[in-house]
Amino acid sequence: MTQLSQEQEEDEKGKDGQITTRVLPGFMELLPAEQIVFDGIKAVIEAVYEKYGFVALDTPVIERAEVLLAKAGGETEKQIYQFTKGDNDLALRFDLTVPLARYVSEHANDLVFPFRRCHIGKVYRGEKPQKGRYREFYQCDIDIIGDGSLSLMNDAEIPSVINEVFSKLDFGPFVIKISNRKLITGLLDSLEAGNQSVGIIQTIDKLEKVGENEVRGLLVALGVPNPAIREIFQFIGINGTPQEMLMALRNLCVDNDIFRQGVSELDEVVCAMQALGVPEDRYVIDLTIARGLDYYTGTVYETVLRDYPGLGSICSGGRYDNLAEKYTDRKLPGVGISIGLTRLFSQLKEIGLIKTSVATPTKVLVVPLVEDMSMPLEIAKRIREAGISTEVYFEDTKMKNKLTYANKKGIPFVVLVGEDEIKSGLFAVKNMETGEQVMLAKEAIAAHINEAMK
RNA sequence: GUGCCCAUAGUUCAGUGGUAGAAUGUCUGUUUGUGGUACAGAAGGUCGAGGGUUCGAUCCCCUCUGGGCACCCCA
Repeated sequence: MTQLSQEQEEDEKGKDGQITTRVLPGFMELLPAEQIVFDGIKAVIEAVYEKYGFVALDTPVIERAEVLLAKAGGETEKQIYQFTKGDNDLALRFDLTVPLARYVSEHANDLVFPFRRCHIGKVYRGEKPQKGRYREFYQCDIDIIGDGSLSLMNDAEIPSVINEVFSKLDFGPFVIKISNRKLITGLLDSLEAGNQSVGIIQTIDKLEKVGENEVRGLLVALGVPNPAIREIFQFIGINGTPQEMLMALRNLCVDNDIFRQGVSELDEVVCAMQALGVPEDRYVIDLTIARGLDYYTGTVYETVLRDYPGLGSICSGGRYDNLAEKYTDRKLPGVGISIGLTRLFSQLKEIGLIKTSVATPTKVLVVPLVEDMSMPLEIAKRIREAGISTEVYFEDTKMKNKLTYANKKGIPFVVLVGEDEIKSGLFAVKNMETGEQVMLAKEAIAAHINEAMK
């Protein structure tokens, strides 16, 4: 796609020779009213992250291609946007975790461990766009990175953060699914199916989507022997409260150290979650979540909205043993999650859970009805000095259009500045919602509006 | 990469082998310093591009382009 042919170039242009203005597929852009809601959600997420002590960092969108490709393979590698500029092989970041690995490796000597940071930023994937899949999208990540080791308590704190984020966002009831990857790894080891574990885990991950029979068939196709399949289904069939499930896992008598370690880790994490006050109806142990990504090694999380299970996981993550093995000899274990904000927003919008109201931060529109702008400007300055977002409608048009402007953008107050007002020193302050209008001296306007907005 | 759908006004969509309509949005008026409601009116389309069949194609056929969806994988 380096050169457009003459024909294609003409196709790109409209009938007036103008360049087509359609946004690229897979890229989301919003109208003002939507953007305000989007930014509000982003702000809630970031505020909760910071409340747990995560510092908000940013890294470049572009990295050296070798950095981003170091860990990638297969699908991931194909989806990385890559390009050259001069002699440099560059790429757009595919997620926020790989740049984190580079960042931590580079600055390891200057960081304080355990290192916790949050990162809300855009990432890029060159794949075919479809429902809920974007080429450019926001991820909202938190990660805690330890130097050499990292307490399991961090694994318990993550669900507490998730709980608080989605409680505050108020998209309805949700449930955090939690498991530990050592369970399935250990089980498969004990069944001597360890060499196929990646395929088996990915298959189990599909359980909810395709159903039990299909999964059984896929496992058979993978060449898993029947007794092993029976054990696997016995394992993932365990259900109940976290306590019941932990009991059942112990009773499974899987003779494998990794498995036993998984059970005790999960136990410890669940206990700590209780101490952190994560409500019992907000989380559940789900042995079928395994997270396809193979770099998770311990605790794993997925979060779903109870009323909209079809959206899939809206927040996923887990524990990984070594973040940056490709970049440093230091062992850096970590735990983290990511919220796919762009997907979440677009899907919530589709099911009508996103309610837009205003299309501007403006609270007051100063409407001059005279030619001399000095009084309108002075009034706007006074209101702004009180910290209230204010604009002045400068265009020479009819009164009706000026009020319509305020109306359409959802500006709640209008101050009319006409000859009568200037003469009397009392200005009409109109509440656009109620239609009420009061006459006030210019010094009193800001205080009145602040009072009315409470 | 594989498969399936779709393409008509700014938007969402009807529709017919004789070159098009609704809703909504936009603008104007009823209302020359008072918006939201109502009523009236206007603007807005080479019916995605190219070719074929036909007296005639927006409609039927082919190709291309663009878009959507599913698989794969993932947020």
